[in-house]
Amino acid sequence: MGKAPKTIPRSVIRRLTRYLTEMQSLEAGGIEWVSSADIADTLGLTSSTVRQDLSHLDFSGISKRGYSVSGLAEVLGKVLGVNAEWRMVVVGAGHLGSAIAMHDDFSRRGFNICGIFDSDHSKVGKKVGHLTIQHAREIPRVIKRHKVDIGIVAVPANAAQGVADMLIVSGIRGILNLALHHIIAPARVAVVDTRMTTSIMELAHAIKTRS
Amino acid sequence: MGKAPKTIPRSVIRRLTRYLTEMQSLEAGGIEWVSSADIADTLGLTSSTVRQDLSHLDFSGISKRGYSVSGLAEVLGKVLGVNAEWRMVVVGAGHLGSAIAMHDDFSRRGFNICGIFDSDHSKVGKKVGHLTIQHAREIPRVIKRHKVDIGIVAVPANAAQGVADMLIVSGIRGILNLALHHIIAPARVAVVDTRMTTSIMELAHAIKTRS
DNA sequence: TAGATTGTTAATCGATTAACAATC
DNA sequence: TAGATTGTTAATCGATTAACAATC
Repeated sequence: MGKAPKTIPRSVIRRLTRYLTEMQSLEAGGIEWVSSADIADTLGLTSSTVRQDLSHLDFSGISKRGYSVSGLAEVLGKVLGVNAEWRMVVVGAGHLGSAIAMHDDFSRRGFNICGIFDSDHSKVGKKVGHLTIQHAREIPRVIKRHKVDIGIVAVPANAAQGVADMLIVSGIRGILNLALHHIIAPARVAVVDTRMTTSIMELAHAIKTRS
Repeated sequence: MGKAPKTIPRSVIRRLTRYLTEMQSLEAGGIEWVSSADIADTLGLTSSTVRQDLSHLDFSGISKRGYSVSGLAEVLGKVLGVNAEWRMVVVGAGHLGSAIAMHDDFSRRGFNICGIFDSDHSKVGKKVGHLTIQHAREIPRVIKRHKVDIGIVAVPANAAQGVADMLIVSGIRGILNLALHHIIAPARVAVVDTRMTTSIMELAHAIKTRS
């Protein structure tokens, strides 16, 4: 029957992604069992947090042995949706956008990039890995045609919302926002931000405070 | 005299970085005053959160007018340490590391990249922008000589801790970790993580759950 | 068996939101 | 002045940690 599929808090989901990559690396190393204390140590958490987090899953550990690495990897993959294949496009073919399009960490995990766009005509037609840069006006056509799930926004701050709107009207389901600007989207579209520039500022503050 | 310099929670610091970039963009647009409600709307927060956050600063708004954009920008910059000049190096000259080294968002804000390293001999000597890729074994020398503050780790997961250790023994003060692996560092070294791959997984989950 | 480790409940801690008097 | 907006206190909400009985 399985456990009631209650919604899992976002704070927990974020750690689940880390548990998954950890399980995959343990699996590659031939480790079969892992305890909550092991996971906590490697990831800088407490064992209590780990057990609390894993209790959201329809999966049980075994007293005295811990959790099956492969079992946990599978359940985590299923919950996170990482077992599926996802289609993504990158908008913005600058340094960062191009690097992402070539980043093989993604495709290796089922996140396939099937298009890269820029509004700069001089870039259109150039190659980024095996992809050809297309003009931003092609976004709606490509998204609909290839049923693209995720759009990665890697454009200057002032262009971010415009690009997002284009993605949204074309039927995108999720946006990874790398731009230095908040994106407003309807509830049916998921948005996740990652900004290196704000992280660097956070780091600057931490350093300043520490010494 | 100013307000007692109590330590500001990390959750607040993270939003302060966003307020700062917002202030800079308003300033560029010639806007002089902004209310907590304005800020909240643009950034997807509540005005209550914004006021609560700003109350940590030694800076006051004015009833009926709001906050001075330039005043707030200055105070935020000072608190975050963004008014200073910072020296950074990038470790890992793959697609991502190279893109970061060329990313002008950083240098424009006083975060100056003064070196890029790789352990692959075939990459050493090649140019990335105006920088020349150096061998990873040069890290300690460069960090000490140029008093580098921040190291950006953009290497494969299994190399991350090794690179971090090198940075740490060389006297680095902060690490931005882009690798898919937790970094363990002594308390005097600040570590901030940003991982696109885990963000993408979080997004996959959000999409799956939403529909 | 004895002891290690889970799963879960309860306690603590921290962060966000609501509310409103003060004030410009 | 009247009304908009701050600054702050108190209430709520959520996340983390502690503790321990259950169990393999």
